[in-house]
Amino acid sequence: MSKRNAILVAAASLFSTNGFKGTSMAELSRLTGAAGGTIFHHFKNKEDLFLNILENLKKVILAKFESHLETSHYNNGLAMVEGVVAFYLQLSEDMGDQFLLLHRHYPYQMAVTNPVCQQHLEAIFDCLLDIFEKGIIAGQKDGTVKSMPPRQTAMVLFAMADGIVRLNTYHLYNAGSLYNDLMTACRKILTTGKVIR
Amino acid sequence: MSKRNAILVAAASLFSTNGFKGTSMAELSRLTGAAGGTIFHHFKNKEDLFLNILENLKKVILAKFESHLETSHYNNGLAMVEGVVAFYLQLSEDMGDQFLLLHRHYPYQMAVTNPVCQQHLEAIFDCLLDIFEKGIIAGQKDGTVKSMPPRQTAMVLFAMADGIVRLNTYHLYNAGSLYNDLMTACRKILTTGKVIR
DNA sequence: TAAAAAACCGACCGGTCATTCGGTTGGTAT
DNA sequence: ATACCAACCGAATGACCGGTCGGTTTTTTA
Repeated sequence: MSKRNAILVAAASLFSTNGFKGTSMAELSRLTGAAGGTIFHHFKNKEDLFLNILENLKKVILAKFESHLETSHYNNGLAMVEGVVAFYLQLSEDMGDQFLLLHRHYPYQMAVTNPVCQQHLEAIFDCLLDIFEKGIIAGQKDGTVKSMPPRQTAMVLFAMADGIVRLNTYHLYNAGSLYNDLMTACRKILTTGKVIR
Repeated sequence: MSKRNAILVAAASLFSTNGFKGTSMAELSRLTGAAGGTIFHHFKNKEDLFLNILENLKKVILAKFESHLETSHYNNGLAMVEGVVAFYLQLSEDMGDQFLLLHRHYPYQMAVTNPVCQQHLEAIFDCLLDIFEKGIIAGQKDGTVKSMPPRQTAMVLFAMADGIVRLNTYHLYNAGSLYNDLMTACRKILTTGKVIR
């Protein structure tokens, strides 16, 4: 593996577990065997390094969901939404380290002043919400999802799923045991209400 | 206001907006007019200062919910849960700064090694979940909430409400406009399912 | 194979960090 | 008046931080 890649991998882990300020270039240097100067040869500064990592993460997440949609074939819209929620939970477990980056506060703080950061984060959230919304709209067409504002409902579902993932991250409760309850809640939200006319 | 109090107030704001590592004692000294040594006279180190702030926050949140329950009288369990969710949203808006502290990652990281920190966080979450659960159980007794595991449902509802608050904090979407959708989802979750026998 | 470019090194820099410490102040009990 | 103590001060300290730079090695190009 090239030094540049080693730096990216190690830095992603450090940023996730220790935060931006909590990650020192010296530690990164130690961990990768790359000299201090080498890091700054590949990335112009710490923030630039972070943005590269965030961009990679964005690409990975988008690709994961794209391939998931390609390989999964749902019978109806409701099944699709439920499948995507389940996939989100599974992914957040498989990529625990990397998801932690998105559950920290500093990326969103950086996004306030850094438009590139803002773009990456928006791309990730838009992708997720679009998929949720797509399933809801499909469900409303085939009659498996009742009438409700698709985008807003997508946000509520996402907030719920992501909230469960966070409960897990905090180590305060075991969210894994909440899987069934989450899916039940999902279904109740989608299948209750007025029929689409 | 005593110097000690001034330090606590200013530090709470700094920790919330800049994080633990992002807050410097020098800046805190400048902001409060207290000399560097004075801060360390009142608090044995930075972490101790943070724990004092977290303890205060715990007391405030617990008191807010206690007084809310005392002054509000709900007709049934469902109304109680909905009222508490609404109150949580309102509170997170009114105390935006202080809630931000709980939405950062470092308190939960500190909790891993610091049992005092762990206790404060658990007390806050337990308090919130207990209230949700209490409403659900009451609703199941009076027939306004269907049959479902109370504790798990409380967690799902909390995850949903807190997820919406976070969406707002991230400035990516306006969660205020999701208020109605959240309350609708809440009601759907609680009022769908089997009747209690 | 020679020249150009890219990767890499590690000592070094100025600045900031949390924390310490010896000393001053102002109030309070004896 | 004296002794005491907690609140307060600010200069000093050593560790650490992100980032720079001149030079060496490795790879690519022609």
